[in-house]
Amino acid sequence: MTVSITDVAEATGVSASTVSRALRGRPGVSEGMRARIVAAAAELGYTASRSASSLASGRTCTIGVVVPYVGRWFFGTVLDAAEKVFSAAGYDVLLYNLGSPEVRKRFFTKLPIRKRVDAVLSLLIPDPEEAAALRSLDVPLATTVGGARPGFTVVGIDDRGGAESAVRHLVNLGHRRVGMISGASEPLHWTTPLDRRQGYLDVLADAGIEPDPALEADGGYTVEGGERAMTELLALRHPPTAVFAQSDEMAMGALRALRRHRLRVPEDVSVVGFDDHELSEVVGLTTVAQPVAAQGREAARLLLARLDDPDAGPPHPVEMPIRFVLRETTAPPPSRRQR
Amino acid sequence: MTVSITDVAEATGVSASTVSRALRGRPGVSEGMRARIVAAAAELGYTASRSASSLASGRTCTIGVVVPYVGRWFFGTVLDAAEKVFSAAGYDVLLYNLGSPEVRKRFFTKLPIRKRVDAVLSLLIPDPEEAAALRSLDVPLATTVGGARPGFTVVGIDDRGGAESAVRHLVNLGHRRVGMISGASEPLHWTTPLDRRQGYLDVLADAGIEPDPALEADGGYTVEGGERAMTELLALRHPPTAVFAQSDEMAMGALRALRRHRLRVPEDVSVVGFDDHELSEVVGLTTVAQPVAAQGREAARLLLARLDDPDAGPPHPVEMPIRFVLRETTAPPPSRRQR
DNA sequence: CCTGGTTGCGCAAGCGTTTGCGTTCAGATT
DNA sequence: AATCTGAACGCAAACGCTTGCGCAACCAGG
Repeated sequence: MTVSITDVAEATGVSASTVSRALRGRPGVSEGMRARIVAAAAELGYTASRSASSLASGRTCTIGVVVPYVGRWFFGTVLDAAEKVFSAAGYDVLLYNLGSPEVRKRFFTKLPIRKRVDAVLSLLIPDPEEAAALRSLDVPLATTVGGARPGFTVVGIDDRGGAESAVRHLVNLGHRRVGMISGASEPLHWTTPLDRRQGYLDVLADAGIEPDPALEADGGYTVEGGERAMTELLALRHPPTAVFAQSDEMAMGALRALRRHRLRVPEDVSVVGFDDHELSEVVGLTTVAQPVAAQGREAARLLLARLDDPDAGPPHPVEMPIRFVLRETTAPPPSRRQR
Repeated sequence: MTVSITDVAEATGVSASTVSRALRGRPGVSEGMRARIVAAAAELGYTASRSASSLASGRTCTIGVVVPYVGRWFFGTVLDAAEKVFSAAGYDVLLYNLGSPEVRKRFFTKLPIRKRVDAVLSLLIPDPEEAAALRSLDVPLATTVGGARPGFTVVGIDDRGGAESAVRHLVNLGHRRVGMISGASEPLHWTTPLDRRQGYLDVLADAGIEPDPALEADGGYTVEGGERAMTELLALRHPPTAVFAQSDEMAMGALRALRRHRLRVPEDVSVVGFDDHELSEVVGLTTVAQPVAAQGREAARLLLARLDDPDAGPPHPVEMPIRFVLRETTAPPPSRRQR
């Protein structure tokens, strides 16, 4: 059937132990013998069975990555970058796509990942209970988004500062009524929307602008949600002259709503997003860029480092740089232009 | 340490065999005993070791998915949909991201996937050699893109027909000089660009328009590539009045180039894409929609079906429906409007 | 009461590696 | 020449589960 380690052992005239040691570069094998074994293995097309080897060694050479939604640009990009680091280091990636609440719940209660991985990279923020479940796996953990969790290596960005620079830009242009399209706020453990909102409020306070709750609309981090939220804002008696969308996807939805309402951007309304989605440049969206792929790479690297040195605890949170990107969806408010 | 099958066996006062049978719903266990075992397992938080069970049984309960680039919308979406089907059926997904040629080559020569998966879903088109490597794994295979391959379950779309409807739309509007931004053509085994090109040529021939090779530019399936390609086309003595981009990403790049050149869409130049990217609606791109997630789901389902019934060979290629989507980037050519 | 067929469960032999320990043997040390 | 020392390799015991087979105990039919 398939070729096993004893086949190559017989082909070389040595024991299976020696083959194992030779192929994995362990000491205790002479160079000559190692070469012969490697050659024989290649000739026979031998690949060690991962099941057997991980059963015997206790290591799985596999890393679990759990994500809320692979199809979304942000997660796809992080996953892409992280996978490259993992596979380059000889690890396989086991993907868990936890879109719906039911799937997510089932995952954390049944923990099918148990005994299957050497480490876990979570692209979703586990709530305290879920975090405890993951910790019970007793493997290094990391996450690239949102709040810190005990036991987790976390790499992220300064969400608050990013939001501040976005909103400050609008305020500096002269806008006084600046709306916000926020991300879903229900999962309380997910701090990104909160941090970005805080940045928004900070700048308003700083500029002496009274925050108006009516100017905040929820866009749920989707294009459609952003469109709905913008539509809500436009229906106000005093609609905003500028909006800060907490994600580029929502900003694009907002642009769409504005076009539908025959409003020009940025002449009538300014829009600024957050993330620097790959297509933001295409639509000329002013935004706050965060290094998405780099975060995935970094998180993966830190996880691998902890795997190499098991004594090392989770390092301090790593903060990646962000950058305000001025494009074409922001301008002074209409009132200011008329003067 | 971690709880093993013998622990729950002892806790229940039965043998490990019975525990195994009970937990996996196999016959030979009384209902009462099964209930007790299930309860004990839950209490102890027992999860069977996948390594051990797959070593013993030969089944891995894992499906390998190989993709060229997770971050790209199309693949991310297909992967997302497929993963949901697999995990619902109790399979784990092992992800292989084969972006660069080196990684890809290493993957197919070393085949780290060997002995690790029960089936493979390939979102990239393997060349004949790679296909042979995959077949040597001796597991069911499927692919969602491009040409048929012996041994593969394939689900796809009518690329040629889709391209025809896109180009026909342009011709019907009165365009005579219609350019094409094509996908990378180097990998010859990747038939999508060829098929879409053929559709383009078909319609031109049908309309009695002499195809002009200068009107074809390569955009490599990326936004930047599309922008470059459009720029090339605009540099021609007689630039096209309309372009058919073989993907929405490239179409968006084209839109960007046109904006840079201060050309209006669709007044000066019409653009039509292919795929119906999630953001195409946002930019109002006229395109040909294909059911991306549905293709992933369908391929996953067919693969699972073959897993249940190993005798069944690969089914006939499945063709999913496509749909022309008229939006706002197409209009009659300028010359025609002036009259 | 004896047979023949079920049903429910335990035994033990794998599945293909890894790895601690033991053995052999060549060369260096007294 | 006797002893010591590594280096190179083999032995065999895990690792935790699956599964064919065997063996009681039970039930129904003759």
